[in-house]
Amino acid sequence: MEKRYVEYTNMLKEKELKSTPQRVAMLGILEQKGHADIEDIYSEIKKEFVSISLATVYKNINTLLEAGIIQEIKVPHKKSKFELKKHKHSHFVCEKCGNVYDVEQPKSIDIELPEGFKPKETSLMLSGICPKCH
Amino acid sequence: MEKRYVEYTNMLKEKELKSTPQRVAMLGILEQKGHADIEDIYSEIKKEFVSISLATVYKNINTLLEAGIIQEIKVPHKKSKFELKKHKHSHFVCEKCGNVYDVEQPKSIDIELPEGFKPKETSLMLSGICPKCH
DNA sequence: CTCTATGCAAAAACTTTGCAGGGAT
DNA sequence: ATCCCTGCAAAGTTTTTGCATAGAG
Repeated sequence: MEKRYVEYTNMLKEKELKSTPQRVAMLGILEQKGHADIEDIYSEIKKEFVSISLATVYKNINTLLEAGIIQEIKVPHKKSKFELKKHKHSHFVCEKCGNVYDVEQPKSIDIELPEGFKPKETSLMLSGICPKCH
Repeated sequence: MEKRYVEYTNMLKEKELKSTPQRVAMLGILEQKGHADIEDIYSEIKKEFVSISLATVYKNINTLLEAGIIQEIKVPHKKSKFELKKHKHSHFVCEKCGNVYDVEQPKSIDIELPEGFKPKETSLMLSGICPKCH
């Protein structure tokens, strides 16, 4: 049994979703990898559920997105990645290796918007070189 | 002849790309619309070039991206949009109507990164309600 | 027991590729 | 005249859908 099986089950139940082994495994993979695309998840989960369908992965990703349990990260020039939704944070994507890192939210952003724009969310994507690729 | 025909031709020539009517039209559409996805561009350009191929639109988008003449904007939950590359700016996407607006860059962002991260670019995406949808 | 989720297969949607003819330089 | 670009058709990739069965609550 997954270390965090109960936790994932509760996350799902809170949103009135059924806790299936496939969904729990997907959440486990996302937790462990941090950021993963569809292909990452599919190839990883097949190790445990040999006959899982790619359609199931897609359906569950969409279900989990709608439930707000996970979120999508759109990175320029690459495929979307997904991550567990957790405390608000920003992202740093490495130009060399393509890895995405979570970084702390900025303490403040000094920006002037035209009249009438009411921002609710800000999402900041930094790109550059990560420590490994130095 | 397009108002900015010469300008677009020069932009293309600087990158050693041929200035074709289709490319000029695509740049004109991007300038006029501000932000457009593949489908927007294709349906718009077909008014002028009835027999243009969708493949040509894709090829040119990729060519223009590689040349750095345009850039891609990845918006959560929707298809990628494209825009002419111009002075650095941020984006505001309206949760209601889905429109993307250009807004001024923040004057400053106060953020602390872990040791070893060297950011080169920052891209900020705001989301909320735009003036029209109020 | 009921109703949702899964797996499979097929379809739909999206994007790229190869090639022959046309057009820009 | 050369080489790039276009349009078309086909192939490749990604994502969604429909349906029968399995499994969660």
